[in-house]
Amino acid sequence: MGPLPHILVVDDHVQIRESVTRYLEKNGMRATSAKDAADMDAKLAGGHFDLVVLDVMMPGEDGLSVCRRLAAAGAVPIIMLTALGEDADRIAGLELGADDYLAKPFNPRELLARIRSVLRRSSRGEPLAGKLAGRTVRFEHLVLDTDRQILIDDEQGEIPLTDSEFRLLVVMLERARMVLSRDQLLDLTAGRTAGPLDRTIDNQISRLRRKIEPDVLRPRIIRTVRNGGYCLATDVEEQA
Amino acid sequence: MGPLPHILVVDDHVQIRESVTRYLEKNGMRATSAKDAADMDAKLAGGHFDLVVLDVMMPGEDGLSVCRRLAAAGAVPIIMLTALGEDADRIAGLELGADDYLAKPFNPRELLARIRSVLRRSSRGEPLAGKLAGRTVRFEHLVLDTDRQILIDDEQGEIPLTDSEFRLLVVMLERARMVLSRDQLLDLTAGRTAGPLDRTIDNQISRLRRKIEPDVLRPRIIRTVRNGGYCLATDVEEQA
DNA sequence: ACGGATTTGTAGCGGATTGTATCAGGCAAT
DNA sequence: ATTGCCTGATACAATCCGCTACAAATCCGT
Repeated sequence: MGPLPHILVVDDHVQIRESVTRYLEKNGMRATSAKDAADMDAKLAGGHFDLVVLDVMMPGEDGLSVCRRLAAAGAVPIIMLTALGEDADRIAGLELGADDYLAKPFNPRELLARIRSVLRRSSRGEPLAGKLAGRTVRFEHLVLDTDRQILIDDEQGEIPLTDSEFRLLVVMLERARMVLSRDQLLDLTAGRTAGPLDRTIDNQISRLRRKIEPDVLRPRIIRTVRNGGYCLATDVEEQA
Repeated sequence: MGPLPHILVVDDHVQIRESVTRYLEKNGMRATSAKDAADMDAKLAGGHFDLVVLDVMMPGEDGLSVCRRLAAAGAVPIIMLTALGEDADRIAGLELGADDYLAKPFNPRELLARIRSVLRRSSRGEPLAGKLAGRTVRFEHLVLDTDRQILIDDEQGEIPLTDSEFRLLVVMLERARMVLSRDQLLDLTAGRTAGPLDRTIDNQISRLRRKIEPDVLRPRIIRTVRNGGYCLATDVEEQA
């Protein structure tokens, strides 16, 4: 987990903000607070956060609306704070993409446990995710230079990658040996959802293979999983 | 998206098991139930599951203990069902590695929402060849390269495997000397349940045998167990 | 802003794979 | 021996995927 996880607490009550941030900081986390949606946006824009704790009841933009926005962007996990017993809110929140909720008034220790639980989930799901930025990795006979967005072949020289080829390759390298559906790949590379006749990913895989597979007719780096998607079947190691 | 997500519901009450499984199935999931910890272990061993819904209060092995075991293995996400208001249980469950909990009595719609939420986080793809991912194993006169999805015959050269042949072989190698029913094999390879006239597995076994049996008329690697299924009857050892 | 070049998405053909139907052979029980 | 079921094998149809070709979109320098 590198440095301390950074939590953003969004609530309009000063008391709650302060007590929560203090409690989190006492328990090995970094905490920042925001008093409303606008404040939250400013803080999010200005730094990296691992999780947002979001109050449903807020003046200005509603918590559910904020939740929908954040979940759509998909960049950060969310825990919602709801009024006690408001089933409707809770279900709505989860369906909108919140990762968890907690009823107010809540036990701080339980909030901590839930934060840890969500963090554990999201880091488990993405083993190397995002960490490829600025690094150089080697796999098979190739070295990927993420800064220059090119591949370096041991034998031949540099192989330039187009934008989408690069994104696709990075996404797969970060999830080596995982089977990724076309939907997931399209979501991760382009941020959109696939229509029923969408062959976009097939096409990009085909183009990428031409550049990285020694024998395109029998691909072994990017393997096709029928009815499943694609899988990068090789080890990926860091390069000095 | 591959096949439907498969949920295992563990609870000692018949009513709850049945109503929950029925509700999940009506909402686009596959559900199986187990009545206690031992039953659960059997089901887990015999098929593939994407998530376990686990009651805390159970006769026999306690839910928290089961939760610790499963979380340590780390193979499958867990949602715990706790008695209402039992803060201690909830916190303990989360700290033991559960991915979420729900207080009983619960709203089925909320359970569904939580299941979807957990799956969204954790189902970011599964390893292709299970525990064999990236390994190379030897059995009889053959070596299986799981990365390249090919067999290497000591005498002849490489034997390419189709996707389903490969999945079937991997599943059987991982469970060498165990008798596997057609249902289990279909579940483990394709993630679906067999209809009454389903001869899919027979067919695939037949195809696989043609590629691996020295004498197809007298198969000795994959043995047929009449009224039982099939069994890979040979030792499997790791290859450098 | 314009025009050309590169990149990216869409459509469609053809090969490969896989599930279903069907028939034939074999084992077991009567 | 006969009957009934279970399994092996073949044939075929449906589906999936790779590839090419083309159209739309984007980029970039002037």
